[in-house]
Amino acid sequence: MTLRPTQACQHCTLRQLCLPVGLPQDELWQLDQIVQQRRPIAKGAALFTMGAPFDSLFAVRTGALKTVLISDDGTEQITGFALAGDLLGLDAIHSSTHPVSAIALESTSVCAVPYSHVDDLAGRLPTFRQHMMSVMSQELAQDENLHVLLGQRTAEQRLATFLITLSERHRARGLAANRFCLPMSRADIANHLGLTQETISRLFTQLRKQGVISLHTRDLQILAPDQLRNTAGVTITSAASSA
Amino acid sequence: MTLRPTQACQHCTLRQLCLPVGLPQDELWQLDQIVQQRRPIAKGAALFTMGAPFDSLFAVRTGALKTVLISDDGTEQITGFALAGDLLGLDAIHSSTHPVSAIALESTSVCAVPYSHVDDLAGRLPTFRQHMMSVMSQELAQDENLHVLLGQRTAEQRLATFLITLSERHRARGLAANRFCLPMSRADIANHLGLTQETISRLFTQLRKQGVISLHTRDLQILAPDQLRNTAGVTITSAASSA
DNA sequence: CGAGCCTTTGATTATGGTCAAGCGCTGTGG
DNA sequence: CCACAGCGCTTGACCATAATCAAAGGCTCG
Repeated sequence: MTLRPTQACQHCTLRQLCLPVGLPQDELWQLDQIVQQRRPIAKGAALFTMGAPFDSLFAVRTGALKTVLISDDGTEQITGFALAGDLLGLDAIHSSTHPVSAIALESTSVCAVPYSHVDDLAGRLPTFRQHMMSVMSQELAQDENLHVLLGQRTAEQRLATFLITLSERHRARGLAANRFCLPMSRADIANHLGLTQETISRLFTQLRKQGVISLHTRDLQILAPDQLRNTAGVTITSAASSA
Repeated sequence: MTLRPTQACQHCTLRQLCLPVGLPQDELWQLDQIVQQRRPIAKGAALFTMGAPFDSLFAVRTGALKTVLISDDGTEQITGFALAGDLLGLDAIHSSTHPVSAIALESTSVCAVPYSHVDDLAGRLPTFRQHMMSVMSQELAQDENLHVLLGQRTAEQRLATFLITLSERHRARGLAANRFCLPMSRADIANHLGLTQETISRLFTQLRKQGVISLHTRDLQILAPDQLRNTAGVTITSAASSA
């Protein structure tokens, strides 16, 4: 729990994406007061573990994580991938305990925001309160889209949709939408989409052969975005899902 | 949008389950001020429709609804079933538009809670604000469990888990946990679980033959709860999921 | 440079989907 | 009150998608 000197949200490149969204200047500094930066998490290490007591929300500053739910029969489910600007821990408020583990996919740094302070701010700053409600609401709507993906779509459609979603999330961060690095393994993608590693590998090969993507190890290029959208089958309503 | 005389949350049999949970007496009457009761929704009719503007949350008073997301290729996904005491509309806060339709499965009555008032109360009453955050957080955690169900479990496990979840929700309402009526069709169950009507029908037959349940039309009895839990494979962490 | 993990590819299988037909409630109108 | 229409449910036969099992190639990192 080593703390580093707090770095101002005001100067953060993620302020258009992260908690500060829409906050007026005079409220922003109040957020700055409560945000703590932590030392980086190594690849494979946990930011928090399933079952651990909840006391802070986390905002990803750099890097990427997966959130994993392990059932008592040992099966794992990756419930999502968090990229820079994403918020982690909202699912833990209810039970005061993290229902998932958050594992770094690469060296990752986060800001910690003690939840008691979040609640306090939510009471005092209407804009901030509304933003928190909005963020949680958005996640609920995204989960509904994920439900559609797992319930109604073929393996091919799931993977294509996943890639488009990732692409949109990069776009929302001002990064290249058609060329980026996959921070997660094929097995991780498979698990998240309710498929197997082998199926994902075969589908990648297929998309490569069709000239839709180029993929070397984890360096992805979307060569034919329209065709990818086409194989996804149906457009996703909200652009940048945290799936 | 015919309004009826407001009926007090204080005297509602659902106050231990619904929005009033944990509210001190002096805050409860403030909630009463903003809750409106509506005229019943007929079976098959919509409480709200996907794409419609959001302005109120709804609490189910009696009856049951399904929430349905329709993709632009026409495929439908039932994202959940709402029973008495459940809250609807939290997923609409972000976009100010309902991402799903809510369709009554039987004649259903609801309370409407204008969201502007909810936000106002959340600013003034810490207990209420914390409760709202907790409810949304709980739904996020439940969605993660649903993700596991759709991503990792067999058809048999999904149905068994679904029945157990329904049973627990009845128990939480003080109703019989081992005998109740299914308000939804086989096709609805199938759709929600990412399966087909035929598979659900076959599984029900199988469970009947095994003596685990008795099911006549929609009248369900769980004869062997332990065996049902066993076929579900893994215990669900949080008891009463709104799945 | 080598160990181990990640990825790819192939062969085979199984789970659940699709297509099809028939039964049985339920509710309505004669 | 009964007949019938229509929908919901069940069951069967067959099929397809993706899982499983297996093996080999290719990064990455110590």
